Amino acid sequence: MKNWLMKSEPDAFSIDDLKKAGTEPWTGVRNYQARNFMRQMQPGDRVFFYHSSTAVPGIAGLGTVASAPYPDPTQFNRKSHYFDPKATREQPRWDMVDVRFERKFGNVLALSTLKANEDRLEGFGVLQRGSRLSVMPVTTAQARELLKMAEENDGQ
DNA sequence: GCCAACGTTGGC
DNA sequence: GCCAACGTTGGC
Repeated sequence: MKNWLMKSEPDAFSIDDLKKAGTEPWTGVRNYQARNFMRQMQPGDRVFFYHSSTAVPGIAGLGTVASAPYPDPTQFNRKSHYFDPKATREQPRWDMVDVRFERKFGNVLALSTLKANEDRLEGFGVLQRGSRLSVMPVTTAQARELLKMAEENDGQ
């Protein structure tokens, strides 16, 4: 099982929205590096759900990859904001997975907390300079620390 | 709203 | 292939 971090702006789609939806198709990723990571995903992989562009950015909870990668249908939809005129059904450009809600942290594991514990998270993507990727791999060691930090952060 | 960092586009 | 211009991301 691999671990991943996926970003979302909570104004657009939050951990609460994922909880309500149960499972959500993760449409709209239009960055090749992020797409390539999604292509490596397998059902059962763990997802750290990150809230970006918000008052308290950070990891809000956990999800699970709930499908194999498949073509993002919004790339074919002229009316979609994510329409890509260069994509065809024969040769899709953009892939995605479904993500299922797992649990919401009691408290958001804030970016400021992650930064304060940088020594426990060597090489963690979110803390790398200039990192803007919306989908990133998380190592097993980082995942273990993040889960521990989430527990500490929730006062357990 | 600002701005640094980065990706993409397109002229040459 | 270079690189300026432009667009986007995302913290602050």
